[in-house]
Amino acid sequence: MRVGVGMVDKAGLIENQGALVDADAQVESFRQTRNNRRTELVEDYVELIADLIDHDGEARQVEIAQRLGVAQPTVAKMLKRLAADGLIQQRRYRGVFLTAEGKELARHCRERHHVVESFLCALGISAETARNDAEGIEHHVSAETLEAFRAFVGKNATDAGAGREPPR
Amino acid sequence: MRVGVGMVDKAGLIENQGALVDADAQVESFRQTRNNRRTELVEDYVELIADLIDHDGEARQVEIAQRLGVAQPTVAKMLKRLAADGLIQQRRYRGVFLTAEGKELARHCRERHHVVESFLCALGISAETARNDAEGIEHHVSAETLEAFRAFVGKNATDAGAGREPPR
DNA sequence: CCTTATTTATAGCAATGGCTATAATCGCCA
DNA sequence: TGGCGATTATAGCCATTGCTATAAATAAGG
Ligand SMILES: [Mn+2]
Ligand SMILES: [Mn+2]
Ligand SMILES: [Mn+2]
Ligand SMILES: [Mn+2]
Repeated sequence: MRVGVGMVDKAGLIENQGALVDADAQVESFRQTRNNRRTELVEDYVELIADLIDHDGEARQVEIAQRLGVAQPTVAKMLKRLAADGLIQQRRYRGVFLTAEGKELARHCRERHHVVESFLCALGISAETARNDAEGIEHHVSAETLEAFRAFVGKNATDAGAGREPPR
Repeated sequence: MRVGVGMVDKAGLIENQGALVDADAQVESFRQTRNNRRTELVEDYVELIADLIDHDGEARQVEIAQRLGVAQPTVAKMLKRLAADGLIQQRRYRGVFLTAEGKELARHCRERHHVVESFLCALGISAETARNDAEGIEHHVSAETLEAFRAFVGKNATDAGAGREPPR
């Protein structure tokens, strides 16, 4: 909030009659979006690993690759990065395990993902579309928006949503 | 919808007691999200160019770079790609112009962006957060979800949203 | 124990999206 | 009509995220 709309530029003309958004505000939106983009893959990996461990007792590269729809070396490379970032631990030929930090990130992402998907369902969107769109949308939902989604799901107890967690 | 939940795997054990989503469905979600990621930058550029042309009569690299918060050579490279893709026309040292295809994409993106932002505002989210989150969310909103958002905004005429287009 | 199928690791390539530093070009004003 | 400031182009670097092809390691059955 520094420059504001309707200022006088260096040529002495009034700007923004056409209602262009404030430049500083816009740059902040784009920056936030670029930031989210940088972390979304990591979030999906960690969430998926947690799901696989909960379900199968282990998370193997081949299974991760199959679920993501990418090749195994792609997964191998990313797992190295996750390990370097302290989110997972790799035991060679024995699967992948989450560190405490990884578990915490997974918990957070899974919860957020679930709220977003439930929210879309509560809006009346089909289960399939809700599933597909939530996979992308989740990474761009701020804390404030997440709370609004949660409140909406709570109010509209129609709730055709996929319930992974109990309603607590 | 091919394999389904609760199948018997090669070891003869019942899978998916933990309610893991169907693998084919999940891979489709991830694929759609990766696809959206590949096009979102292009969408933001084209939308921004349209806004600048409407507002200033021209779209220059320096202005695009400033609004996106990136360096000018980054913009120069992307504009080459947009030109190669037939979305814009570059007149050297005279700014960027949209082709018919570019105009159509810009119209679509701008409309979708506006619906998403208005929707978030209608949910009671602050204008600033709505602006920031919409910038990322818009690219992952399918046609079905967009219609649901539009319907919700229509119903809740509270509408504290930023109105670029007339309500038609 | 040894072989073999499965799994993982590695090498090398390409596209995308950033950056800095610097050169080239243009428009405009003195 | 120069010349100068602003704009654009280009070169070269890096990180990320994907791929294929191939090598190496492991677990497990015979
Ligand atoms: Mn997720
Ligand atoms: Mn996701
Ligand atoms: Mn946009
Ligand atoms: Mn955007």
